Amino acid sequence: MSPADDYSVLASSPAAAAILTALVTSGPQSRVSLARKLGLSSAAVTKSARPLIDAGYLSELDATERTGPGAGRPASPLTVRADREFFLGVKLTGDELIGVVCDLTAKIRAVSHRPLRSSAVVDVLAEITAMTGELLDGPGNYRERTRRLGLAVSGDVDRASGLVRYSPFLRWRNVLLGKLAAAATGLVVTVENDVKALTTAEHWFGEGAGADSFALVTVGQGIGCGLVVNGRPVSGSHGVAGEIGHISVDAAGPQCHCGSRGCVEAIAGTSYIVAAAGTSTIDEAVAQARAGDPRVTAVFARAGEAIGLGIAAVANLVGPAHIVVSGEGLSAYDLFEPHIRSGFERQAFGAAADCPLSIRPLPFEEWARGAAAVSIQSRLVPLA
Amino acid sequence: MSPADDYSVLASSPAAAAILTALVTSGPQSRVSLARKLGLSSAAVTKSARPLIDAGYLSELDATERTGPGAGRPASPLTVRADREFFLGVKLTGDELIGVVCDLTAKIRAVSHRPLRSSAVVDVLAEITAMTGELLDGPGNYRERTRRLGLAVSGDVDRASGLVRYSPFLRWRNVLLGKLAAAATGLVVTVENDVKALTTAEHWFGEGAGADSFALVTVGQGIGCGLVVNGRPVSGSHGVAGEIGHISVDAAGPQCHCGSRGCVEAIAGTSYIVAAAGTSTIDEAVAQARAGDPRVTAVFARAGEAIGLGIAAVANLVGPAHIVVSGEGLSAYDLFEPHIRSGFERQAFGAAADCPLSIRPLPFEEWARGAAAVSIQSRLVPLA
DNA sequence: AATCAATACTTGACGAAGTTAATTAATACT
DNA sequence: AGTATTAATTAACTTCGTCAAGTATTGATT
Repeated sequence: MSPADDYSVLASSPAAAAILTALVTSGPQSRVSLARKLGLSSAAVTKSARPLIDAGYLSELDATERTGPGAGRPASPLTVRADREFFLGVKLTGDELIGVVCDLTAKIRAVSHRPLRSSAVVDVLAEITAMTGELLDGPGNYRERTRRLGLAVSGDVDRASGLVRYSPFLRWRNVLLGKLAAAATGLVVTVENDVKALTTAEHWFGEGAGADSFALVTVGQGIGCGLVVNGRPVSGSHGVAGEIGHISVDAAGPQCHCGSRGCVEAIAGTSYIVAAAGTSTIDEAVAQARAGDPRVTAVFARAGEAIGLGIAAVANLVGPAHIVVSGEGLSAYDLFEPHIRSGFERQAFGAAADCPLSIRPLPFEEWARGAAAVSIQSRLVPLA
Repeated sequence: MSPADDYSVLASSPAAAAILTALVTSGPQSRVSLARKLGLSSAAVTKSARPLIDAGYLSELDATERTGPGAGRPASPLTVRADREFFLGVKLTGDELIGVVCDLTAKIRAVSHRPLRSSAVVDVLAEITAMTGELLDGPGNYRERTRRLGLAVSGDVDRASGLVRYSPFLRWRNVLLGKLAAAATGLVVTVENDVKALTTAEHWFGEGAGADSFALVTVGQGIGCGLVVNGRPVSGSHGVAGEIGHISVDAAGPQCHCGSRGCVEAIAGTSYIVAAAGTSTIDEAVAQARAGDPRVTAVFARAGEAIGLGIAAVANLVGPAHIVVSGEGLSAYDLFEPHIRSGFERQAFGAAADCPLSIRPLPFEEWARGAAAVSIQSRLVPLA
């Protein structure tokens, strides 16, 4: 049976999608444990899993490790055949495309970078098309098992319609990127905000896997935050959510471009750090701080503290099960980390301080992987 | 058919519960509009509604107003028979019980107050039992149509088990209030944190009705916040959520009892206001401010600003569709209101400033109504 | 070795809860 | 009166699950 023949098995039943999702996010498991986790009977799992096995999405693992107390038939856990289907993910920045091929478990199989000379829509589309062609027809023979492409763009994006309402770095307004890219590449395209995409990736495949609630904080030019609450991403009724950068933490703090003062972003955003350090680039500021310049070190310390206070606000308000901090700004990880923790620990209220905080710089390809993760998700959960 | 005979009709199908819930929260509607709203076929609505009509929970309204563009059969909207079933709600404070009888639409039908001389568990249970007896057997003949009681308690409460883990004002620890009250009154009892209960009431029956996300901020001794995101209440993975009172808004602000400084609560909590005003009670501080004392007026202004900044943090992070501000502290409504708004408007980022903000003191009985609302909810949505 | 208990999985009959399509009902417009 | 239009109902069917019974594979006990 050719891979393309039974593309619809996943939608064949709600349970099928739920089973595949659980296996993708929580790893190999027996049918019985899936049944418990999903609130189904084991009979339902057996029935729904069969077409997935037939279609090559699942396979049975050898029952190597015993599960129960000793006796009983050993389980033969189901596992996802990661290479059954591949997904493309592309992150668009103002001057570069980063593209990846991921398998069903969001593992990166191939990477590609490509400079953007122009941010005109037609030029970007041409580069996207060239990049997808290069990735799909390069080594690995991905094309025949790849039907979907995820695009991650910073700014105001409507995932449902694939519309980029506004993207400052690309200087785009109201670009129907989803339809355009679908027409250009022949793939099923999902478009998502980059921070949300990264949040999805971490929530499904990273440290937040399986958690009911989760927060991802990105540090860079801006300070952003993706939120998952009650297992679902938070979008904000008026289109605004996760604006941790514009929480005020210091009434006497510096003026922020948003008009207020003391915002986290006005203390810890890259350009504000550069201004406070009195250097011309962030790399210079980092170098001076690493060289031990106490004035510049203090700038990073204050920035880290402010981020920590912002994170504490998230923890106090929504109480996520896990928080991950990352972003290109975290290349200066060592300068930030202790101060982020101290700010967080000081301000986190009661049990909110128990929330595990992972602070780590994610490689740049992770953003593209986030785009692929959204694409995988759209495949497994057609709605939502 | 006696009311007690078909208590199970609501659980007869998921659709039945959904229909009743939609009618309770969104008012009378035709079957067709219910079908659209719930994502069902109109046939399903017809089928599921019939047992509800037979059992007296629903009735058809006369088709007075035309719905469509002109032609077509007029709709006969379904409506809830509010007096089909009644619910008790009791709010427990350190020194008083406030009890109400509500109908299915959470309208208050009867009210009762009762001082608490002792906060010993047995004494409180005795007072609850006496109060429910008084309300049910008083005028209105509520007893035969009432089976449920909601209790609202401040502090750490586990709704599922009816356990009060810790309640500072009552000085309780690990009291199985749900089971005890059920045994004492013979009613089905739900126990919920008071802020969450009030949030539920506003989300289902108040200004947040039908909204996908919603926030309620309470101002008083503490500053609390109940959150609803994606249609579901936020509880916090580590048991902490909505702690708006411990967001830091002023790095140089006063010391808070939580150990940090500049928390909203350390600026706007009742006892901190009293301390800053240099009076011995909050009423005295209010009186001095109303008399025009500029120093005390400034204390209230600063408090209002701090609350506004905290609310802006909520709006920036989760983007609720609507925010309601209330609480016993708002008896000094006039002193707070403009400053809450100015703080909010200054700090709300972009479209977050569009979030409608209702600032109004809710009467004390609303807290008890919140408890009743939780009880109604538990009747309509057996799970969750 | 034979049996038993425990656990995992499979199978088929059944039932709950929805769907679609056709029908009936009630109105406005011509 | 006739027709278009919308609302509600009905009946046949589909889907997706459960349940109960049976099979499979192991460790422990006789």
